[in-house]
Amino acid sequence: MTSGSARSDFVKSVRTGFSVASSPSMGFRLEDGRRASTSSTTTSLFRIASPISRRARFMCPGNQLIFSMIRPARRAIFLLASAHDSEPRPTGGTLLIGGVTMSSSESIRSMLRRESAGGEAVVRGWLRTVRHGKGVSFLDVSDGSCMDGLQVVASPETAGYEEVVKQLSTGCSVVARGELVDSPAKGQRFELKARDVELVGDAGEDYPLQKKRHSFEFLRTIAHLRPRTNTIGAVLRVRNAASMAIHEFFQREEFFYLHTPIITASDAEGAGEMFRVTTLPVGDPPRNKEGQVDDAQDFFSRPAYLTVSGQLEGEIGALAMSRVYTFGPTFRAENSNTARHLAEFWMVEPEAAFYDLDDLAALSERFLKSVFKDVLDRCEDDMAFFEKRIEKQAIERMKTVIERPFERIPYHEAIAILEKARDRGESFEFPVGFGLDLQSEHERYLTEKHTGCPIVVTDWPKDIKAFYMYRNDDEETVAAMDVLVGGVGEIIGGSQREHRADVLEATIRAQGLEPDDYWWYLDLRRFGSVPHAGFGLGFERIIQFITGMANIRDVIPFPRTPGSAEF
RNA sequence: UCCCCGGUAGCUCAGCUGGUAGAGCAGGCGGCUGUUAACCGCCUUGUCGCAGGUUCGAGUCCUGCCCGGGGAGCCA
Repeated sequence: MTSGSARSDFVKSVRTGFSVASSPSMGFRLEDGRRASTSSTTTSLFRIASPISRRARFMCPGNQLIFSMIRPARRAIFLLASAHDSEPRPTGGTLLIGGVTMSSSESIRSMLRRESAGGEAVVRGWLRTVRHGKGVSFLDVSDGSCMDGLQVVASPETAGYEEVVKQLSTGCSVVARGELVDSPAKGQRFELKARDVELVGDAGEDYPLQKKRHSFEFLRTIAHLRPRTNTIGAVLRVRNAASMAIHEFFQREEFFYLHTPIITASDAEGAGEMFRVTTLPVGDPPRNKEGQVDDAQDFFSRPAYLTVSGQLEGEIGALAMSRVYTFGPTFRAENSNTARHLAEFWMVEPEAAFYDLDDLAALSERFLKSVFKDVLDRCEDDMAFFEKRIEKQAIERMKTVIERPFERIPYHEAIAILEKARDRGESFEFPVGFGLDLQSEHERYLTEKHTGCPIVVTDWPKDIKAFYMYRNDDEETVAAMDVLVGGVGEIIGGSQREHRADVLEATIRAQGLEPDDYWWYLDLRRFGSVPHAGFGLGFERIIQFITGMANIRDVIPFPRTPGSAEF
């Protein structure tokens, strides 16, 4: 076993994305005892997919040093270096350790978080802008890992300066190697003093993205390139962070991630128009004696659709696993053309057994606070960008949700508050009264002017809510809740579910639905039924709230809307 | 689906009550510069969304269609 401080320091400096090449062949052993070897004829590259952690170990069979790390449930990840050279040395753009050449694919995010300048760095990415001067060129390179790019400074001493650097333009992909140094100018902490710059992929003068502001409408027409912009890049990083925050929240609360179906045979979910899924020939489908399309010959022997909600299946999960959540794509074939609707979007739907409406309201409060806090913590730069360029209130209104306790108000009280406000002269465009749904203006009045904190409106009139919601004793309301927040209004909708078979069946009939279509849903109420509750939220709506992006098409990488499914 | 608004250079837009097209940016050339949406000078670029119509003449007026945006409904 080789140890020594030089080597330890080296290991510490290895970050996410490092890769290592060995040449010629080397045999080695992984930490778990398996044998592996590099090719004897070609240089082998091993990419490190996560930072070397405390789990990293050294082993030294023969004169080869192996840093290995096993990630749980993933393939082994390892670094090689030979043992006879204790100090990594920079040579011509690569780190050489013994007979092993090493090149970094450290992300810019990671580079900018180094404690101090100095040391080799390799940046791989796409040029945002290029500024040529006499005897010096500045390349703004972005690799998407964070808001900031890395400024690469090239000069006549840089290999490839005349042939490569001078020809670079916005959009080119490059690899630049050199030393990470403190920047003498304002605008960035570090910069890369380039020893050599390599053009990987050229971008012509017709590259659509320019170093100026583009309209979001235009960017939607080039959705294959828009992730390279500041705004969409930040959106995608926030989406990623929010996704992880959601999973982490539910895992912490002991909810199981349940995979509900994308294709459903039930057309009776009642949450909107559905997309038909069929393998029948569109132009000439088989027909029955009556001349109707013969669904019995279709793939599923019956009509099938894309799901509009995982809730009903979520209830199946909750009534076995106690607590589950879904987080997956959802489809609505509504012809709605607004900044808040997509034909394909992602929905989060927790469902919990032995939960009543109070439990659910408390869960939604913990949920929003946790997700927003995580995103604020992990996407500081991105959020600063949104606050500065997109929506001044972006951070502030998230903090309001995080810091203020949610207030619970029954629907009838909310109506009374609104009526009183109206009588005092508050002007509402839409009418207020018991039995009427709350419009966006009403929701915003309650949360912004009345309390200034998030509000959970509970116990809604049964006639404006869905059949599966728990009928309250007053026979007039159901145990439904809407969570309202400043800026956008409703952000979460949920309910305690009707778990009494007779009440549920009566409601299904009363709403003109066919109980046979819900046979398994009703069965759940016949076999070990328990009170349970759940809510749903549109993931993109949450991202809109977080980022302040006005149009939902700009918070999803590939928006699907009526008449639009390019990319 | 309904109601409004829009579609002019690669991008962002201007073009008054009809007289046959302009700016900034991008691109090219030159200059200057440790620059950072760099700057300065010169230069290039258009089936004015598509199809009809009115008119001596249409980017401009009328009709239809297509596309985009905003609002409404529906909802997440």
